[in-house]
Amino acid sequence: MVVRKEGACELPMRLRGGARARTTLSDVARKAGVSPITVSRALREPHKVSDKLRETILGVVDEIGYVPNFAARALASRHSGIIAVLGPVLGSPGFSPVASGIEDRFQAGELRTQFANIGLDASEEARQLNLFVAQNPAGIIMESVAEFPVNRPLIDEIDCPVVQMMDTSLEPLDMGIGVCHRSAAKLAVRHLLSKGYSKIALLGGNKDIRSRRRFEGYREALSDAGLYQPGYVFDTEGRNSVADGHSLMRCINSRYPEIDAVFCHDDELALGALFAASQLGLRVPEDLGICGYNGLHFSGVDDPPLTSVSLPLYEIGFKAAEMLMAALAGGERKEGAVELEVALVEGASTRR
Amino acid sequence: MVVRKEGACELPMRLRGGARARTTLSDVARKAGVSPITVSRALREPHKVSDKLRETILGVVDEIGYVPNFAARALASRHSGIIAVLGPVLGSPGFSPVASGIEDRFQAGELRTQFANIGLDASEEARQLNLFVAQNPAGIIMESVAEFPVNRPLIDEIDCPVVQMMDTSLEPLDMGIGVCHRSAAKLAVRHLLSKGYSKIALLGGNKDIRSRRRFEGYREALSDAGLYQPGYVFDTEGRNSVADGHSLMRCINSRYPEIDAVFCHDDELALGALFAASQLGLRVPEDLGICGYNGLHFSGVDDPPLTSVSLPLYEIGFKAAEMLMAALAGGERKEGAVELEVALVEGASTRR
DNA sequence: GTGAAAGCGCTAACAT
DNA sequence: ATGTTAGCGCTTTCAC
Repeated sequence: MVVRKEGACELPMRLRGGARARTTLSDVARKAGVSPITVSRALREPHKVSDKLRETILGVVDEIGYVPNFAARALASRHSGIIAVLGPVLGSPGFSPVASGIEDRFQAGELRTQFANIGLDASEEARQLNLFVAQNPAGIIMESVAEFPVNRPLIDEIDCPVVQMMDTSLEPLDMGIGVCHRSAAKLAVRHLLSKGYSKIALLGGNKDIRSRRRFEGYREALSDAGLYQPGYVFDTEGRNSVADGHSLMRCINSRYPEIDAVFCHDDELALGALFAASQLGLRVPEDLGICGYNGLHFSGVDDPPLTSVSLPLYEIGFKAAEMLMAALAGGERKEGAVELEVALVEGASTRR
Repeated sequence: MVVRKEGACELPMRLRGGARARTTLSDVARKAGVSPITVSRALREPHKVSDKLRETILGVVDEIGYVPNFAARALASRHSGIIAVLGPVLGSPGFSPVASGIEDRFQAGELRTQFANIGLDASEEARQLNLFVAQNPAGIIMESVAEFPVNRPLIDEIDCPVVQMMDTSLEPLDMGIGVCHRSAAKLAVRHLLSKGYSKIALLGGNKDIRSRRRFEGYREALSDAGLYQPGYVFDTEGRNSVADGHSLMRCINSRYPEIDAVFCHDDELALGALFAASQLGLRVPEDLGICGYNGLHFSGVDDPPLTSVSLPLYEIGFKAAEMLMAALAGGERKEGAVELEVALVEGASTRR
């Protein structure tokens, strides 16, 4: 694995030569009349320094505005103090609560989180993993996009704790947390069936493991009812935005006007489908039932309010961070993946 | 400025002690039969190494999977190779094209970009600036939230190039690029006036400099026409989402039913207003004209398609990165800020 | 509880 | 074009 890229430009001139000298640990030490290592301890392990000395030292730190050099710290300690968070679509509304959960747990600690987008591409996942691992992260939290075989050797070699936020059908390599997307999808489809819908389409991608599991749940629930129709499965190419749901819904309506319900891979798609239905003159929920996924709230923009499968997204992030902290603290690790509950939240978009 | 926080937990046990040894530059050097510095050069300044040697070295690098240790590199070179990008709302749709522009320009270079959210808060801006500066970034690109006086002393002390993406009414501290939000807003309001709308509301925040400039443009254009009404200015508290636009529009309609047009601080707000109008039975553009800001595309979700002030967002990001590269290369710096053009793109939401 | 010595992996500056 | 030397700022290890 090489980091260098073909055609990479070299560092510009101005970067050569050092920057202005900054205040260092030694500056603080000199001013406080102690040795550098004591200052280092006062900052990182305050209880190992006497109260009096600590007070003096922190006073000097404030006074001269000392800020530690992370590069030096990382080099000396052999870990960067960074928790790498790798996810397929970091900016998406569905990931946002997960990120909040992670950040909230690490709040005020010495660990910094760094997020990286891997898209829906196992090779990008491998590239990013390599990059991070080379920097000795303190830990890794990742939302796997692929079944593991692809990057398994890579992950096996990592010597920091790894938490995978995942579908619980898979065995985590180190630690895992997630939900069972298959049964979550079944929940949704059975809800639609119970409301009397019978021609139920699936809207969404099939590029990552979670989508495929949802598809399986969808297919099983419909097959059980003798209603599965392969032609009713529609993949989006894009990022599952509102616009994607909108255009896909219009296309579905023109090709398969008999479809009476859609189960969407996420809430944004569902919202787009809702708007399209409104433009097409379809009444929701009478003519068309719509069920989303994730359990996001659109506070009134969705009219009628959307039914959705609510996922504990914040909790997944928070607990992932917690598991990582526990592993770092040397606690026992749970075997297998932690499975969290999902719930169907019925809005008016399927209430008939 | 202290990085330490009250109550910050100490590093967990498992982090103490080194990680497993990795392959280093010296490993490559030994195997290739050259000195470490030659390997270093082969990777960073390939033209300074003979073709033959370079080939051998890169072969070994590939073979043993060497990846540079960024911490060591940063410590030795006194710069982290990181371009810090600070923005108020990094995840927002409006910032997304800016980020793409920045990343596209740095593509395949040795510089890595690191994004940080500063919210709409000058003190958070200061905190993040301090953190980054302490790590010797190669350069900084920031979208200033405040007028500069607050953080001016801080920025003046920075010894790497700084590009501000900004409102061009301000003088950049180092380099600047942006648009004139005041005249952009005037453009929008005059367009609405030209279409015969006369009771024109403003929807959006007033928490950052760009919003305030837009307000000024709005006020000037309406004052010129003798139509300015302070009561028609509505601030959002939140993050200017579709939902905010939606609820604000409903509130406006109930309190000021006479309002016949809205100019929104961004396109998402405008989209929300459009949905609300539809729910309220207001015809767009006949009963209500709607003009957005930024020039994003909703590909059919907005029906009728929204009129918007189109900003060269991608170009701002790309050129900001370019200016930074030029400065790093030691080129001349332009005086003052680079001003880019904006354009009013007329959709059907004001076409009457 | 505090300190001295050594070195993390790399690059700048100066040879050759 | 390649090598030698020194040191970036901090933390680990071991001593006291």
